[in-house]
Amino acid sequence: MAEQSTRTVERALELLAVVAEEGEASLTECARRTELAPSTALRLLRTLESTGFALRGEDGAFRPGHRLIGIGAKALSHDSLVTFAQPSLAELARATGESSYLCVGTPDQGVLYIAQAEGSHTIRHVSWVGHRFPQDGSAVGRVLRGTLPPEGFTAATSTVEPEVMAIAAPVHAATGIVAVLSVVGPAYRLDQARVEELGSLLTAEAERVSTLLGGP
Amino acid sequence: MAEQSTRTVERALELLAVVAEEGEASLTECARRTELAPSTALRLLRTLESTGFALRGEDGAFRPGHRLIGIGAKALSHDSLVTFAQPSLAELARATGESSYLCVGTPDQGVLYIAQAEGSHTIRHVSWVGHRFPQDGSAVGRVLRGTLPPEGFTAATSTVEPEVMAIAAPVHAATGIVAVLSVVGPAYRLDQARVEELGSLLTAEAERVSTLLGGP
DNA sequence: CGGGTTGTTTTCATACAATGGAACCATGCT
DNA sequence: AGCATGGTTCCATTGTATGAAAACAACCCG
Repeated sequence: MAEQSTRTVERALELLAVVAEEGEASLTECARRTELAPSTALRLLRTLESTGFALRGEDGAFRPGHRLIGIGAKALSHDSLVTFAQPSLAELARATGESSYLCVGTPDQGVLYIAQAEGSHTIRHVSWVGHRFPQDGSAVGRVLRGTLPPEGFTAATSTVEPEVMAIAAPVHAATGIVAVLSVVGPAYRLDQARVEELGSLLTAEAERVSTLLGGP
Repeated sequence: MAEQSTRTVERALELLAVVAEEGEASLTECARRTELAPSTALRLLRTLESTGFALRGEDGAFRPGHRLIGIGAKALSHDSLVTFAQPSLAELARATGESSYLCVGTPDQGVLYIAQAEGSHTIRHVSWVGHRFPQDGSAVGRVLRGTLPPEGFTAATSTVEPEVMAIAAPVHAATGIVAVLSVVGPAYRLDQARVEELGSLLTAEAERVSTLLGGP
């Protein structure tokens, strides 16, 4: 059985992804990114608009529409993202003994901790879940800003609690960085060598989650 | 100008909405809800699947896929939901003098405060933004669980801080309740009469946001 | 067992609808 | 004015989305 799939829909979804990713995109940009003829892109985008999945501003730019946002909120407040990441969180906690976290960025440049797996050391980091911090010079903040060294992870002592150190790596979806995986523990236990070690475990798991989410 | 729109795409998006809303749906259920022939629905759903917007379990049920979740996370961590709600938050703060909040539910039954407008009273509630609490018997929790009296809002003294009272009303999108609007202030200022008053302001604004999001 | 019911899948002829080139506006820049 | 660049409309052509029908697969129950 040959891959039976409707081209029109594929293209429309591609456009939807572009709009969601950019947050705001002009017709020609959409057309360019999807390699569609402007006339075709326009017709499809108009369909997205009339169904409420996109909306068009006075300025002619396309943005995510109500339907999409509703669906997004639902998807996120459901299992979804956390479900995809939970196995990796657990594995990290198991393999390292330290607590691991999943974070997302927030509109106002904050960092939000949305899920966790507790480490096994008797001295371990607990309970950042549900809290939000400014990005500052934190490891997670650096990842969200996309400023990463070639190793694919970064480490820093906490800007919140001085004796705490965090190592962080990005989770990519098709639309770019959507979350951050992080291992957190007491600074005294995390010397240079140990950080390298945890870093590679972390990037491996982050890549696993990214793959689940359709990233690279 | 005649409704120039591509039917195929409309149908596919309709299916996407159904899958996102249900979280899990069989082929025939999708077909029934969209009034499509099973064969057509199947072909379209397969397209959603092959593009990563839906995924199909061993059991044959369709669920939200990686792409959709990635987009959802992005939409939420962008402006979007907050942008839609901000005017209402500001209006509530202005009209009541109390601080107003926008919250969403989280996978583990928590309540997450994602945006705020500060009240004008010198004694006012500040800084729940970015925090997460259990649903417990809180007003917001009750709204998320969908247990609402006919008035369309509910009030309760905080389970976190005893002297604090919260009034909450649901924000509906096409997919159901996606967020909660809440006004929070010191209990001593919020007697029965005042609660009624704020409640109707709140439901009015909640409905306004709901309309923006394609709700009823 | 066998015959009903319900859900899923494939096939295929046909009508219809998606396509994109070309031409047409509307800008803005030199 | 002259030239870009972005947006829009039109329309003949072709390709493709469509859905009835039929085959297939699980069931449940007398």
